[in-house]
Amino acid sequence: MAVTIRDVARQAQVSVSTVSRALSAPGLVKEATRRRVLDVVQGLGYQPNRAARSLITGRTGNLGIVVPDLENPFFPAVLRGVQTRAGEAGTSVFFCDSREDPLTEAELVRTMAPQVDGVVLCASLMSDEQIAELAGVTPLVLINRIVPGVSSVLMDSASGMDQVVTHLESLGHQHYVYLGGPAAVWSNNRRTQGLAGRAQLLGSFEPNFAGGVTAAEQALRTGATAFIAYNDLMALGALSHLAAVGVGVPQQVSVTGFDDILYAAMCSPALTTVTMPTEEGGKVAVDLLAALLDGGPAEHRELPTTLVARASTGEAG
Amino acid sequence: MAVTIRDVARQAQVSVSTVSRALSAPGLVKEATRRRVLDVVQGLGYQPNRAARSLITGRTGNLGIVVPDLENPFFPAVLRGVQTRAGEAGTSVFFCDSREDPLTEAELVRTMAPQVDGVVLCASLMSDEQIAELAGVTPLVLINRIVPGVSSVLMDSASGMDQVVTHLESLGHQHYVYLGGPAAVWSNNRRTQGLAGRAQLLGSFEPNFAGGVTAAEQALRTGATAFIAYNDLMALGALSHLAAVGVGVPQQVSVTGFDDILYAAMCSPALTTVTMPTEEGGKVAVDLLAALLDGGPAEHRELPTTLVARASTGEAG
DNA sequence: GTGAAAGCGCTAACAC
DNA sequence: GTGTTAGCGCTTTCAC
Repeated sequence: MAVTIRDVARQAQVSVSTVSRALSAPGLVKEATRRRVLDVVQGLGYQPNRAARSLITGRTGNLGIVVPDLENPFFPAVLRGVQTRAGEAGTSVFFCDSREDPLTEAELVRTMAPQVDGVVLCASLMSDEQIAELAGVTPLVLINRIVPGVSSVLMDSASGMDQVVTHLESLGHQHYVYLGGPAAVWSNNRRTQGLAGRAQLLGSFEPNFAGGVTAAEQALRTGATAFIAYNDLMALGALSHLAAVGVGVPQQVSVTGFDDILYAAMCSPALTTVTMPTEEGGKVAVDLLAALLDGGPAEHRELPTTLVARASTGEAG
Repeated sequence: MAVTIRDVARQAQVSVSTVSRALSAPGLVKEATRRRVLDVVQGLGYQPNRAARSLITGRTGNLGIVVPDLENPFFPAVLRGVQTRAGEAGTSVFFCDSREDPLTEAELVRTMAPQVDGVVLCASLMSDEQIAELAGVTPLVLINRIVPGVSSVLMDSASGMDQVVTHLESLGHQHYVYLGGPAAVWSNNRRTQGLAGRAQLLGSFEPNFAGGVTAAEQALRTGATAFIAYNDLMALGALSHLAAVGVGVPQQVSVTGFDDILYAAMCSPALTTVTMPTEEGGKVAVDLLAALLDGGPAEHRELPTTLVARASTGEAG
């Protein structure tokens, strides 16, 4: 087996507790002793056994994150933030993809719980009650979801949606249609609120490319001059359908997305959309989790979103 | 604290060792006893403490995976496969994104090593020597990379590239240019081999959208009628540049990608590309890792790839 | 087939 | 400031 704390203690001529303290409570040992211990640690390449440490402290040094769909680039972006911040703290990250299924989500959180100190739950599809219950099983932080009594970080999509509509208004549009995501999705309701009744609602479609195609098909029949999609994936689907049926974007119809995923800038016409503070959101979530683990109360943070006007929107025809 | 093995033992009227055996070596206890124990386990909701178990067995029940870029949809697709197969075995997955940096990659593997039973390394950018050395630190399985003595699963991109060229030939093209990925990338060399000298080489570009834009700019000067990109992200960049400068695809220039990421089918014109067995690759990697942990030798598997002809290729102009 | 007991490597009282 | 010691929850000899 590898080198243990006892090996270090022997070679540094101190007791095991001193080694332990030198490593995890540096203030409690004399500077000179600490130095000597650390030298030996370095020399031997000693790495504390995490299992042994966990067994006593009850902490694992791990954290979990559950996302609905890894293939929606929005979530990898959030993951980056989580990984970055967690890495700084020496924490490892378990990830899971729930495939947009609330039951799977709950199961994954429960499975992870014993081997992590807490879980970050991204755009959860569960009910408030289910989430509240899980928050009792393990420390929990939500991203883009609010449940009373549970820590959360919200990217302000209501404001983002407001910016979208204002942008379209400034271009002279008067008749918009909202290509809605699944009715049961919390973010969808939030975005609908941001519309404040200023758009005709169409819904509920799958929040992906195929859903966007279907939605655009229906939206064309409304005679609206602007399509506001629930997210970028749907907007891309809409763009594809409009191209297929020969409707000019933005000459005949303007299209907007939401999230500003990598591909929003890559498609043609480039998509007007709302930038989400994804990486920042991931980092803040980790911070909130840390605060929770330190015994703090549940907290809520809100992060701003920004409209990015690109080529898919233009003057009303 | 939670319910321990002792609680189960007491209530089932057996010793802790019997409980332990009933759970991890069912063959060693009488059927009746085993039943009784399992009933109590169920009733109490007992879950063995993984830290305690690890401390003795030396196994963590975890596995790690390192990918170069989570935002390239190719990798989330592989992750899905890994997660699926690992989940079936009750194994949790740590993920890490190396941001296309070989040093980070090595560091991540070393960091993970103590808390996982093995690591899956995706499209590694490290040298053969570095990889071989890491394989000594922890059980290792490579995806899309071959290093002697190290287990690996390869998606056969040489054959894929061959299919691409054959397809272009059948459309009457005679002058192709290859928009190459980074020269140091193993997969890039592999794909170049698949070209077998039948295309003019241009390189080395960043394997992303921006790289594709730059590459297309240069490729236009060659007068070639078909652009073969290292991967889909580059192909999308090329498509974007061609649209920007008013070059018709596929009327004037045909474009092909590689990987068949989600967006390959979504862009317009839809991209002709090569489908990679991503999810399957992830699953096989987990299997190889399991075999390794069971004391088996390093193994190598090869998975087939298939050309998907879409709208971005057509008859030579 | 089952039980008793010895640790796995570490931290946290508790003494000094 | 530092050392001694008692476990954390589990698996695994070794007896019976």
